[in-house]
Amino acid sequence: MNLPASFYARPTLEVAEELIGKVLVHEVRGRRTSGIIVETEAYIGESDPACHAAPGPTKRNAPLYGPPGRAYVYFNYGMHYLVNAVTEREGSPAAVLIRALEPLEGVDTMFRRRGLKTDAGRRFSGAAGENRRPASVLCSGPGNLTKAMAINLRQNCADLTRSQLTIEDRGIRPGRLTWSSRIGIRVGTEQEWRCYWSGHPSVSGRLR
DNA sequence: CGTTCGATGCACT
DNA sequence: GTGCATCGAACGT
Repeated sequence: MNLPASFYARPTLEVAEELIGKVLVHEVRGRRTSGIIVETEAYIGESDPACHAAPGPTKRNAPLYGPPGRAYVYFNYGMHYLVNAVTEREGSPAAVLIRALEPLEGVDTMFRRRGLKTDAGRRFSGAAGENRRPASVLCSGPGNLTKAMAINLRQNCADLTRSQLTIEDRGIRPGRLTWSSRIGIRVGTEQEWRCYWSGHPSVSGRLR
């Protein structure tokens, strides 16, 4: 069942923690892909220098100032889309970046969209250059998961409680959680606002 | 193992 | 013109 808007209308760190174990679902042309959220990051307010709201309201960051429970999608580094869930309340710009998923449904579709070959049920053993990967890393990293799930600017501002892009509670109980500093930013690194499922193979980066 | 660096487009100053 | 909430190949050790 879909998470209600009230789930998102809370302090962002709470939402970042409780999104671990929930399921991100995207349905496009009747094709469904989904994955268990295993890694998130919180971006909180204009006083957070790493948050896109730091410069104040702009055309790009407008969704952050809108109601909670919507998607904030943006294009980064000329080639990646990143997806967030807007939190808190209208006029209070904050969001949770979804950084990694454990693939659940539509794994074949994810392989195709990533341009990778399936490992045919085997463990990762492909030679370099063969583009073989284990399914567990299909959605490791914020740019990888949007590519695997075909999330782009058309999903910006989508209502996560009732649209093609939703987050569901399927009663999955995550393992131990760890907080660390956020990845890939140059300012605001002192805050430990990255939350991940410890030891999960789909978590991005080196430290799992 | 580790680190560096190029690809690539757009919002913002 | 500058700088990204990235990724992965190509190096160095």
